[in-house]
Formats: sequence, C-alpha cells, structure tokens
Amino acid sequence: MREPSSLRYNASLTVDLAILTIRGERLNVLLIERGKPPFPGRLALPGGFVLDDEDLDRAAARELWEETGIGEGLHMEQLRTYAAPGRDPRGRVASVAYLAIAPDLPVPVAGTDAAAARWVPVGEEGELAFDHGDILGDAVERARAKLEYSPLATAFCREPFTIADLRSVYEVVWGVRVDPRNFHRKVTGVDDFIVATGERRSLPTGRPAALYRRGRAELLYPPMMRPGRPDEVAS
Amino acid sequence: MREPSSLRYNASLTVDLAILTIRGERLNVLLIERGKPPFPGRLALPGGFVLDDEDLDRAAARELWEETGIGEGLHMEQLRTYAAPGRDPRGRVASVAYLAIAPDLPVPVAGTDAAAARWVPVGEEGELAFDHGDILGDAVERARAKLEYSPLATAFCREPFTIADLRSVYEVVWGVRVDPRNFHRKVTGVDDFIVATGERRSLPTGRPAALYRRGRAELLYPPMMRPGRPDEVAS
DNA sequence: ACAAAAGTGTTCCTCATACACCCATGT
DNA sequence: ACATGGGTGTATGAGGAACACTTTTGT
Repeated sequence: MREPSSLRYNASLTVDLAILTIRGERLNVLLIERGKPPFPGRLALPGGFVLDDEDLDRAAARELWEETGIGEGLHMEQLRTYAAPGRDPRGRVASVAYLAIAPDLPVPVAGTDAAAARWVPVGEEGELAFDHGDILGDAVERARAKLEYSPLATAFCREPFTIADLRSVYEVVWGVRVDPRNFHRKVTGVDDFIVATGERRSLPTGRPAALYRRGRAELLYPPMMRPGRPDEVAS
Repeated sequence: MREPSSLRYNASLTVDLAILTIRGERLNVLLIERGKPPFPGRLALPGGFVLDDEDLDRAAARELWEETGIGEGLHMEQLRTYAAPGRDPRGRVASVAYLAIAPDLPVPVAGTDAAAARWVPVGEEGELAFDHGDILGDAVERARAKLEYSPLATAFCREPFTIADLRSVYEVVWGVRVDPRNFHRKVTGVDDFIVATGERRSLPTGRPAALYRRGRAELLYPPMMRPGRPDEVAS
C-alpha cells in the first residue's frame, strides 16, 4: 500500500516568504494585505503557487521578484514545510516556507502585484492569515540562530559596510547590547568573514570607520556567541 | 496573478524517511528495495503519500510504523522538502523528508509492507532511487550537526545507557576518537543532558559503569564540540 | 580643545585538551 | 595479583568578557 498505481495529485504546492530586514533599529518583515478570502483584510506573508516547471528555490525567487522587485544578491534559504490539513480552508495546501534576508530597502518597492505590501516591525504584526504567524516565528528563530555560526548577518548590510553596521545587526536581531571593542576584534579575527575594502566612511562625528565587504566564509569559526544562554540554563 | 480563482491540486505530497541507527560501530540507514517502476530494483528511502486528513508529522510516524513496526519514543524531525520538477518521472512529487533516529533494533522488523527493508551502512548504499542520495546526505549532515548542540545522541541509545555507550555514538557519527575522561566530565557537567538511574552495568571486565537516562535538556550548554573544525578553516 | 566614534592592550576567567593517576570489578 | 574499563585531578592554552586607554576625525 505504498503507492497508488497511478500518480494522483493530492495537494496544492506553494511557497511563502518570510523576508526580513532591519529598518530603524527594528527587525521588520514584509507583509501583504489580503484582498480575497480566505482571511480577507488580514496580513499575510507573500507567496504563491509553484509553477509546473519550477523548482522550489526558483519559485521562491520569482515570488520575491514579483512582490518586492528585488532580483539578485539576496540571501534565501528553505525554512520548512507547513501542510496541516486545516491550514487553508480551500483544501490541502503544502506551503514550503523560505527565509529571505534583505538589506534596508529604500521603500517596499511597489511591484506589479504588491501594491499592498509593506514592512512591519516583528512583534507588531498582529494575527496573520493562515499559520503565517508560526512561519514567521520559525523564520525569526532561524535567523537568530544562524547569526551565531554563519555569515548571515552580512546579508542585512548593504555593501560596503562598517563593523558598527554589522554589530548593529547582531544587536537588533538578538535584542542585546554587544561590546563594540570585543566585537571588532572578534569579527576581524574570523577568517574570511569580512574583507576590508581599504576605503573609509566618515560620520558626522568621530573617527572614520574602515569599510568591508562579505568574505567567502560560509561557516564562522569560532562562532559569534549570543549572550545570556548560560543564565537561561541555570535558572 | 498570485492565485487562481479556484484551488487546483498541482502536486503529489509525500513523506520520505531517513531512519538512522548504529549497528556494529557503523552508522546505518533503513532502505527498501523498490519493486515497481520508477527505479525498479533500486534502493530507496521508505516513504509514501500523505493522507488527506493527516499532517506531515503524523504521516511520517505512520510510515515509520508501517516500514519498521516501531511505534513511539523515537526522535523524528522534519528535514526539508525536495520538489525538483524532474525528480519523479510520473509528475510533480513534493517529498517532505524526515530524519528519524532509532536505537539499535534487534533486526529490521518485517512489517506488513517492509519485506524488502534492510539496514545499510551509510556510504555503502550505492546509487539510490530518485534524489534519495541527496536526502540521505542532508540527513547525515543534520544528524552530525545536531549532536553538537542538542541531546540527539541519546536517541541512538536504548535506555538505560552508559556514558561509554553515548560516547560511542559521537565517535561513530562523527568518525573521530573522543577522549573518554574528558567526555565523561563534559557530559555529566551539562545540566539535564543525562540523569543517573543509580544502577550500574557490569561488563565482562572492568569497573561497572553507572547507568543513565535522557534528561530534560533540549539544548546543550556548553555544546559538545566536534574536533577538527579549526584545521578545516585554517587549511 | 573637546566630543564622539574607531580601534588596541591587558586582565581575568571559563572551558577544551591532554594526560597522570586512582577505583572497582572479573578472572 | 592483574587486566580492563570507569572515573577524578591537574596543568596548559585558547578564547570570551570586561574595561582602561589610544587614535582619528568634525566642530
């Protein structure tokens, strides 16, 4: 009883995107306001159906383009799949969720489709359509975890960036303060995490900061460490 | 153009299981030999279609039961979803892959379905059907990574177990030697990773070892550390 | 000169590693 | 007694946390 003799389609395959960025010292997510049922008027993650000749990564990239106008050079990874029987009242919908990380964008680009798309600070999104609240929660948790051992933080920064820019990413996403001095030493000590351009950027005040680009490292060793974990365990 | 006005099914939703265990100092995976096309005669991961009223976790648990006769108490987690257009010649099949970890089982239980199921050492499985080779590779990589920061290793052990049993899991899955003395101290130092039963187990020779059960910890702090990583980076 | 941000040096402490050594059992 | 595996103590070194201090700019 493993398979029916002929292949019957029993689900609708979709991708949904949790697109995160940092705006004004807050982690933000791109949401659209739904027009039609189900959940009319509710906010939802952008997404849509996978086309017949597309693989999942390509479908996610296409949706990203349609919703935001962003094309290339964006971190994107599959998160997990949500397919509880009742999650869409219209029938069985399997949603493959993607996590995308964008640098601060000028404004939610009004794509062909995305008139109603807007950035919303994480935590102020209210009740989302479908199970998109769960998806968003998992996406944020994944992003927080991956800052530790991967160069994901650089995906939030427009190049070139300063070490202070990068530090701000950690502070905003983790919601903690990070010592600038130790952070500087740490981040410059990890091989190929960031590479200096040789240029400098001057702010209204203070010593100009060296500018960097993303390095080739895909795994940070030693990892950046999220403070507070020992206390959580101890308590 | 986000949605068709009515919901049309465009894919077949399945689950595939990478069930790992340790047999004879080797990491093994449960594979079945396919009878019918596509890929007749090839080895494949066990799996099957998700039923209309099932969520994914439940479908995976049901397949596990049908293939191995194992019911409860097994670690199981969603890995990721594979849905490349050509992966099944019969049409669009979205396979949600699961990673399952089992203690050494007496023998591949001949379930109602699984006459052809057998344990195969990882690395000796040859060319698998569909893209199951990729799935298995991702599953092994996930297992290796999760040993570091989660109590996953205990899922390979039948309770109660000794610290040497647990150490053997790390040695086999990582393919490295671990110092028994330091491992002992480390593992007993992590809060709620393992809890002593008070009993002891005598081997044919040597001092009897204390017996333990899984603790309540879901995250190890500090993490167990996989040796060799600094060298990989440095080289 | 001063404020402010960038970046360096130093101290202390935790923890990983290596390994000498002791403990408890079966033969 | 001795072989064998279980378990403890201790020295060394790498790296994280805290923070004093120096550098480089704009005003």
